[in-house]
Order: sequence, then C-alpha cells, then structure tokens
Amino acid sequence: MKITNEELIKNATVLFWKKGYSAVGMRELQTALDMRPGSIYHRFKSKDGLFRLVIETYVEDSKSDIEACSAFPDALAELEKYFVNVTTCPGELQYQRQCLLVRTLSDMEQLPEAIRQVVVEGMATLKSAFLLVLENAQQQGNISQEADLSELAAWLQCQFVGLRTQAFVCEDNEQTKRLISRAMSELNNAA
Amino acid sequence: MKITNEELIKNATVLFWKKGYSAVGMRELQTALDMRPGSIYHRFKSKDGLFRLVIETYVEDSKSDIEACSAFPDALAELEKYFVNVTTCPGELQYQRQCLLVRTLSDMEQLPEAIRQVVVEGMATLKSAFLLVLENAQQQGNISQEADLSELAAWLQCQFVGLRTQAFVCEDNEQTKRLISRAMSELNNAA
DNA sequence: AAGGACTTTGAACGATCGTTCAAGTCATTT
DNA sequence: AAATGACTTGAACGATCGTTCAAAGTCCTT
Repeated sequence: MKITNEELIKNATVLFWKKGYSAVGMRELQTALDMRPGSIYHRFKSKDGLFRLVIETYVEDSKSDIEACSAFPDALAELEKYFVNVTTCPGELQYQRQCLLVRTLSDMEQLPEAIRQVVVEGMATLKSAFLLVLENAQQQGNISQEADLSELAAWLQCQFVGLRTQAFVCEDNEQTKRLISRAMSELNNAA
Repeated sequence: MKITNEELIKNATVLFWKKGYSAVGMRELQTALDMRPGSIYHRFKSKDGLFRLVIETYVEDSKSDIEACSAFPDALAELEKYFVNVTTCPGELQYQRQCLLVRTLSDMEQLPEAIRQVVVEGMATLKSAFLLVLENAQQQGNISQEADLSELAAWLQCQFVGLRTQAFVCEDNEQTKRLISRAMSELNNAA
C-alpha cells in the first residue's frame, strides 16, 4: 500500500468527471490507477464504492473552496473570482467546467440508492456553503439586512449550475464573465 | 409500417430522457417500441440514428414551445408560465424537468461527432428562440430599448438550465416559482 | 528462519452490450 | 396464381461489462 487512497481517488476523479460514472469501465480504471482488478476491489469494495469516495471527496473539496471566500474582506468579490475560475478553466481541464455533481445527475438512474443520497446531500451541502458566504457578505454590508439569505443561496446555486453548464457548452469566456458579473450585481440589488 | 415514426420517436424519447443515451439498451428499446432488432435497424439504421431523431425532434418541439410565447400580448408573462410548467411537472413526468439537451451533455463523450453537433446546435437554436421572445417583449415595451438582447438571451438560457436542474433535484415547487419570478423581475430591470 | 496477516495478481465467469443476417411474412403488381 | 419488393423476425455473433478467487507476493513479528 505505497500509494495513498487520496492520490488514487484524484486519478479516478479525472476519469469519472470526463466520462461519467457508467461510461468509465473497470479496465480503464485499472489502467489509470495502475492496479489489477483484485487490488481495486480489495481497497474499494466495488466500482460503486470507489465512485462514492470520488463524490464525497469532490463535495468536501468544493465546500472548502466556496467557504474559503467568507474569510476575505469582500466575500462577494472573492466568490465572483471563484465563479470565474471554475467556468473558464482552459483546454485540457474544460471537463471541469460542468459541476461533477450535476453531471452525475444523469447517471442517477443506474446508481445504488446510497450514492444517490450522497449526490443529493452534496448539492445541499454546497448550498449551505453559499449560505455561509452570503451571511458574511451581509455582515460586511454588501447585502441588505432584509434579504432572505436562504432563498438567495438557492438562487446562487441556480446561477452556479446554469453558468457552469453554459460555460461548458459555449467556451466564450468573455460572455461567461459578463454573465457572472451580471449575476453578482443582481445580488447587490437583492431585497 | 402501420405505426408512424413520430409515435415511435415519442416512446423512445421517454426512455432516453429518463435514463440517458448510454443507459438505454437495445432490448429495452425493443420492448418499448414493440419491435424486433432487425426492424429497428431497418428503420433507424442504428441506436445512434434513432437517438439523433429523438434529439432533433426534441429541439424542434422545444423551439416551437418557446417561440409560441411571442404571439401573446405579454410575451414575458407567457414565458414565465412556460418556465413554471416545465419545472413543476409532477410525479411520473419529473424526469422532464431536466432539459434533455443538458442531460445529454453527459453522454457527449461516447456519442459520434455528428450527434454532438446536433446537441450543441440545439442549444444555440433554443437560445435563438429566447431571443425571439425578447425581441417581442421589447416591442411590447417590457424591456428597455438599450438592452443587449443577444446577451439577455444567453442569460435567459442560463436561468433556464439552472432552474430546471434545481427543480429536478429539489422538488420544492414553491421555491422554484419564487426563483422564476425573481429571474423574470430581473429581466424587467435589465439595462 | 518460520509464521501469519495483509495485499496483489490475472485468468476466468456469467451477463449484457450493439449489431447482423438468413429466413419468413405480407401486401401489391403482373 | 405467381412473382416482386418491402418489411419483420429472432437466433446468434463477437466484444465488453463488473466481478470473483485461488494462488503468489510482500512485509512485519517472533
């Protein structure tokens, strides 16, 4: 066991993100992880088990990235940077523009119930992360005191999903940035 | 050939929409269409060929639905109704909340280039449909004359994708309606 | 050096995948 | 009634799927 789980999951994430759960074959994983089937099954129990770890890790990482924005003096400005980063990642990383959770929604039908829960809960987790950022922005005076932060968090997540999907399809980074700054300025005007 | 292509495509659409391109097996299609493999291949050439027709039909239908809003005295109000209809379809039709084109993005990797184009062009077609509605709304005086309609169309599509995805995951129809009316009122304030 | 627990190996399994094709059915034309 | 052409049938093909397991390898403890 010289190679850490963490590293293996990172490699598996790339594959699953690029091709989706069902399109990734075990032989492909065997190559990518440089492991033979028995080893993979010994460590991760099954393809499902490995995928579950991938999703859980992804949610954890994304949550950290989003919540990290709260620490800055202007949380909303930092969140905007994060949106831009995620939607404009270049060339060989373009597959990362589409949120992994959203892309996994398409595989839900053939995932075991346990993993479906992880995905749905993951969406909720990220919404909470947005909420934390909004709370800080409110304290910083950039969002009105009367605003319904919980609904704004749902709204932010909508924007997040929509923007990432459009960036994934369209590739026009300048338009994406304009759409992001439009969304952010709507946030400032929010009741 | 007593059953029309149209009807067969309708049945196939349900399957592809629910499970996604790669998760639908030929045997499943054989059952759903009540046809034997040879017949399907005789009519549609391949699984790809059938799926292509499904996508093309979906784009055509969606385009019509969206553009139909232009004909009303208040095009934006009609568009809002359409958004609500699509995001709140009940129970056994819930799979329709997620846009079929967006859900197909996840299968792109394993689709032949020709169909990828159909999907991407389909997204552009729907954006144009939104543009048409916006042009009418502008003439009706509900959108400022200075607004960049082309960018607003991209923005609308973002909202469309984001809202449908969130409605697909969350199932809280009331929140969805609030988010939709928020989006629509932002449209009124648009520069 | 021997024992024991953990890990890796890779051939093989049964199931399912999309697809093919020779044979059969059926309506229409001659 | 015989021939023609369009469409349907369903067994079968090779490929690939996720998974298993007995055997071999590795490494620490005694």
